[in-house]
Amino acid sequence: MSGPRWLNTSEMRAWRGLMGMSRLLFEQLGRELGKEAGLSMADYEVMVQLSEAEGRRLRMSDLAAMSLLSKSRLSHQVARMEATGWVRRESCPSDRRGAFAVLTDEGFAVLADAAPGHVEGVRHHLFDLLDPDEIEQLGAITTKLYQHLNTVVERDCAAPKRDGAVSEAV
Amino acid sequence: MSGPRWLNTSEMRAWRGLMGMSRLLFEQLGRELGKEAGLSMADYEVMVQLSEAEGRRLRMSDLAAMSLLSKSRLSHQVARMEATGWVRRESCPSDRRGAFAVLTDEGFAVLADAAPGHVEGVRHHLFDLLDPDEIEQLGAITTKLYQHLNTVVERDCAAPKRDGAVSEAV
DNA sequence: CGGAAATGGTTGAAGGCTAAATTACCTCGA
DNA sequence: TCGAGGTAATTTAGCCTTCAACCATTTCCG
Repeated sequence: MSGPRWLNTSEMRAWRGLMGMSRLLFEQLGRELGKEAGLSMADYEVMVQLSEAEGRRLRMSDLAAMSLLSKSRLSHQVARMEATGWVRRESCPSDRRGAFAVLTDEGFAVLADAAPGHVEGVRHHLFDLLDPDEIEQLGAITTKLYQHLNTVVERDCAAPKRDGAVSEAV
Repeated sequence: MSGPRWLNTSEMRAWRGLMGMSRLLFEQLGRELGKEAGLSMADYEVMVQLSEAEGRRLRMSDLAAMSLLSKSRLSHQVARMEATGWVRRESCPSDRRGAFAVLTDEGFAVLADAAPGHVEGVRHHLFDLLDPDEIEQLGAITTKLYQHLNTVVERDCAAPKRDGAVSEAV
């Protein structure tokens, strides 16, 4: 039994930095978005995905995957957004289990209004502080890690099912 | 009025990468911690801070600052941990408003049990995928951003008070 | 065909998080 | 010494998230 391989100084700096930085960054951006446009990061993310999609509509599953939300969470999220009028549900003709989430004109307008300020925030708290090299490095590192994690999460959350029932034994 | 400065390709890659990566990373580590040791990332973080402190105890405010939790959230958090027996509260003799959170022996044992697996997870999902240069870069970038954000958050959350009442006008 | 299993999506309950209000105490200055 | 204002921490209420159970439909396959 070899003891656990603890983090060295360089690793510890990266770990603490990453943890603190991402926590504060997303909290801060969320706060600003809430104050300036009255929406949450989840609202924003969902609307962005819809706005970029063909016909401003996506199947719930696809939208969930793109926004990195669980199906359940997306369902609640869309329910709230439907209540405020930013999104509408439509049933899918080809698969009667399915549902589309559609961005309404009102939703699009809200997004268009919020976007410039949000991008400014991202610049102000992130890119304005980094030089082009650092942005490249950050992109390379995070993309690589992201891809790895995607496969891990898929494996981990598909066997024990992210939602849905568990099939007992073989 | 110049239009908003949208993100260029490099920036967009870094932004999407950072967002996706950090979401998945912390979710995954949290899931593993929950499965393997029965505790949340917040539990873990709080216990680490306490375990490293003089006498395994910290004032609630200091603990909140170190763990990047709001006072309110920490109060709830510690209440739960007290109920499970991992932490105990002690009142502060020198300032009777104050309270210490103290890591119990049981809490320390739970942490000691959880730590090796958690560190393995951090290695497996993060450092094993990066070479030393990249770890250096990540550390440099995140530390710089973290420091900036700390000042921003302090400013933003101290004027409109993170808790407490607002003093009207001058 | 017909039934088992898988898929798409929703629901409800339980618990966590946030913001605002509250309690209790300390500090400073007139 | 008194009171105004600040600080430490908790509490309450409302919203959000998660987990597990559920319904409806489709697909797979003997």
